Amino acid sequence: MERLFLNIAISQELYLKNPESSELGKKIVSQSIILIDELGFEGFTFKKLSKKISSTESTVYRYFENKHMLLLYLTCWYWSWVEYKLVFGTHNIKLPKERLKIALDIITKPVTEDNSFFHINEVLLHQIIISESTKVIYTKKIDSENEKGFYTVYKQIVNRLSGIIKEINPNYEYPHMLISSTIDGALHQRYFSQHFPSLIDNNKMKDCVSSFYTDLVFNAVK
Amino acid sequence: MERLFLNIAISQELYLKNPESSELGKKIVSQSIILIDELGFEGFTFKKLSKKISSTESTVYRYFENKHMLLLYLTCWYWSWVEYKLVFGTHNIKLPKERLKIALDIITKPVTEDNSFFHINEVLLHQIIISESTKVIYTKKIDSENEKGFYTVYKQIVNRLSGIIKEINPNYEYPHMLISSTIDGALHQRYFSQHFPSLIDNNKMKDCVSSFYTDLVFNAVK
DNA sequence: CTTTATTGATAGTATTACTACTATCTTTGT
DNA sequence: ACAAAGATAGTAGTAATACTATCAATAAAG
Repeated sequence: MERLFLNIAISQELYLKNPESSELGKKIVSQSIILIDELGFEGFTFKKLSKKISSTESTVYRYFENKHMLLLYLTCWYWSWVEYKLVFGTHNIKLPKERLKIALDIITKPVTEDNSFFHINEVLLHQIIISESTKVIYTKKIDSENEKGFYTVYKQIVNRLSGIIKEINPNYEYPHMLISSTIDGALHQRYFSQHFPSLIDNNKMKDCVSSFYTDLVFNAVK
Repeated sequence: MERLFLNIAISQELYLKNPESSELGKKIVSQSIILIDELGFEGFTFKKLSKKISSTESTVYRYFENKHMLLLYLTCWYWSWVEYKLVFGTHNIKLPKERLKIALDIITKPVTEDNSFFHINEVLLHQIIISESTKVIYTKKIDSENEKGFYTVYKQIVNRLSGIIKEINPNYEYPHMLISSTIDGALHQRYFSQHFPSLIDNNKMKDCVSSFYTDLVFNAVK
């Protein structure tokens, strides 16, 4: 993947001041990923972050309204990045089944390489999406934030993959639910594999999360 | 369902003083369900709860270490209740496919009736499990709490249903993952149906969450 | 009738989340 | 060359949260 092609645009309403616009802003984002991963979202505070980046709390507050908005920013960045990988990866592939397979790999396989685009560690960010991103969705703010379009990219991904499924089998009744439950389920199962190994049907030969969902989706669509 | 048969036992480590042991304790539990549903877990505090039950903060703290433990208590109660419904509902059913269908209905269908066992409103509790229960799992405390056995009932449910799947098809590779992703996915899809309706493939004729997962599971197991 | 358990009232602490104000540095117009 | 305007960073404070501790009042149990 070439840096040239990657242009991740994030809604301006997610931040007070664009963290991409200054070195300090980039540091806020990159170090917050490390710190959230280390402490968990509950233990993470702007005070601790500002200490880590040798700045002050109020400076961080100039970029993000609060830590919830920062996590939402990271989440949106992640899904934009996944959307980019989907567009790039399935481009020019004729057979819809082949395209579906590639797309499923992208959304279910673990992120192991940090391509070091910009300042964001994608491996750690993926870990945060696994462990913390539900906290962004499961809030009383969900409806107003949905109206503001913060979940547009996520929905776009679901619609993109649903489209492939409809190509394969136009009669399948639940394309959207199948995809969204696969995307979220894959993250959830990764968390389970880290903390409830007894609930994972491990097969040493292959990545079980990915092969479970591939099997599941292709069987459902038939 | 008869009250006689229902005996929900909750680990003693979940509370400081058993809320079942006093009227005040029961009030703490029943009113906390109403308040958490109303304010969301983030907005819920012991101060607000104590006001609601005309008591004091310190009294509530005598029953539960903190609000996290209270939510964990409610979660464990819920899964024990589901486990009970599973045992009761699948009892004496010979055909494994039939048993699976019944079990799937229990874990995927909405809870619409409050049977008024005890003091707990099951409809509201189900709503809390949908909207708030991920916050119990996605914590840095997960491993130590898992060691203490707080998730035993949940795992037992997964194992129970995996067992049925193995009866139907002993060669199916992912029984545990199929079940846990169905249980959690059904809750997740219910939340989506409330907040992201565009991602739900609605069919006015039937409950789509339930029929989606029934279709999915039976197709996977074949 | 006294011991014990339970609850209530009050106060206090540390941390968190956030705001208002001040200081400094840079840019720009004349 | 220099003051006004604007952007940015830092200091200090407040209100709420999440607890803890102490002690008095009351009720139940032996």
